[in-house]
Amino acid sequence: MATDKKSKLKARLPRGLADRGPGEIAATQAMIDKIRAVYELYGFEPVETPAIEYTDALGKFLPDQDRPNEGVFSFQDDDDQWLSLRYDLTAPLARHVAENFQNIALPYRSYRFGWVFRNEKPGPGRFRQFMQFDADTVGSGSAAADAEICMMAADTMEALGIPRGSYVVKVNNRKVLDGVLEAIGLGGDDNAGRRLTVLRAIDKLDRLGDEGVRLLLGEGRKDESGDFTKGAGLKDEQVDRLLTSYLRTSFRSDSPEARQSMGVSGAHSPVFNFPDETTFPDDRMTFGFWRDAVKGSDMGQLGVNELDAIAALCRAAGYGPDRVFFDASVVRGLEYYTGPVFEVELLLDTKDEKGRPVRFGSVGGGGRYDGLVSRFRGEPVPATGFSIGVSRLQAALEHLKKIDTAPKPGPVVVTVFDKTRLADYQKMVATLRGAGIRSELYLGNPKNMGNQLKYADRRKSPCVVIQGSDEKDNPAGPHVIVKDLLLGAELSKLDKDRDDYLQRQAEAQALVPEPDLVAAVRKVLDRHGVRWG
RNA sequence: GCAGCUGUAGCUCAGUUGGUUAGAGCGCCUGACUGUGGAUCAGGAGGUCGGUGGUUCGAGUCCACCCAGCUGUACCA
Repeated sequence: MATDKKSKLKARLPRGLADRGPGEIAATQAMIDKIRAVYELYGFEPVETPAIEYTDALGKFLPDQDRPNEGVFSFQDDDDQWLSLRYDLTAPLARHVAENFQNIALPYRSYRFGWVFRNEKPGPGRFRQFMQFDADTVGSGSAAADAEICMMAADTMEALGIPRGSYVVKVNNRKVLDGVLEAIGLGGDDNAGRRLTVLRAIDKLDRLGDEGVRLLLGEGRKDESGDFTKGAGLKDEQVDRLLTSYLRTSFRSDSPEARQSMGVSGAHSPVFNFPDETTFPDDRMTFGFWRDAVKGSDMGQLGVNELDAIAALCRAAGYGPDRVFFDASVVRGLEYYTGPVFEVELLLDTKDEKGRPVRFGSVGGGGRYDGLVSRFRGEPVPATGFSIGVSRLQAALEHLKKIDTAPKPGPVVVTVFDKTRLADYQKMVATLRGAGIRSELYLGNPKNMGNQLKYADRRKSPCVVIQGSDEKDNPAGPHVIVKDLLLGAELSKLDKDRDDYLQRQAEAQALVPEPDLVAAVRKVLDRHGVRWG
């Protein structure tokens, strides 16, 4: 091993990956518990699959020669078969269901959480390893399955402490989008590429606004760095139809300028919602617009009918448009969704340290994927599901200070006053642990008391135990000092000179007979309400 | 991938039109107050100025290329 300075190894974390400390781990655990409780309530049961699958089971990417790790992390087994780290939890579930089809009672409701991996550029709240919490209903094509997913998503957000109105579950239907494109003359195989471009442009509505989308649908758009993105090249008339007859129904959490650009005040518009309004669009009105927009496309009509059914079920169950909102601009992944698609967005305004607005994007999404299990079975197996991006949501909640990541109190530290009496101190630790009190023996160099207290302080220990010869040889029998570090910190704040300071420190500690050790420590813990869990 | 910006001590940053031995704050380590966190005081360690080449008598500073990071954008199951 190289030990000279020149050749020492640089400790570094690959980008897009993160180490996590006790605060974050605890916060994640708390979120998982809350999400799980909601999913269980809806009748879902857990099932877990491994982080590695055969690459072909994951869906599209078969690694090609030049870029075997584009998007997914892939590698070859010793028999040359390609394996990949999973990039979501849905495809592995489809594999699991297909492989165990005989033993699973359909419709099958299941949930799971775990790390997934994507080999792409990281950003704020965006990692190359992140956690998803996923729920799926396999084997039901009913709109009720989709409606339940939407309602469950809403319930989950509220269980996580996000108040109603600060999130929205946005719903659209891939069939409607296809129908709209067909209606403006973009049907047929020869328009497939252009349809993709258009859908991608629509997906950016909430980020770029009407004008940005208009440019992307037409000639193209230049971003702030001067980079140019080629547009879909639609005719003005087609762009107008898309924007005014269809996209105007989309959810708007953006600026007043957006209202003006639409030529609508929005004050009590049936198809608009703005943050300062309490009125929401009427579903019949929205779907009326959409039926118009898909005129001539059977697929489109079918799509609107499906959404209508979902709406009816949600509204009947008391979930209004403030929770489940039908939004023309939701697109989601282009690969495998076949019908309704869902997306959960946080509506809270957030600013970074420099006061610039921060956009976390969607914190969850999903949809109907009727083709995913069928790939393995050759028979139709409808399925619908939803994933929460736990890592991104946690990043957002931390940023919003909705999650407490403050470190928990550390253990009680039993200090080593006399090196030759380690066994005695270890016994005190055992006694405390026997009483269920989190505690440890000081394991560093016990050359002086100052270092040990400094250590305990940094550990956020509520108190330390000290026993020197004065205490041990007390005429009334062996005693110990239990020193309250939290109280000591309080008392010493205002003092300046050392004698005064030491005087104050003495007030924060109690001399008690050794048999009363546990009781004295408990007293300190109770004083500060310390509970480690 | 494309574009813009940024790389100086563990961290946050200074560093003047290119000019001796590259600085500050915080942090860290040692010591004093001799059985107690903080404060104070006295010392100390720590940098091939992201890398490589070039221009120059002379480069942290100018040029080229490379690498890394940030931001935007593209892609995103």
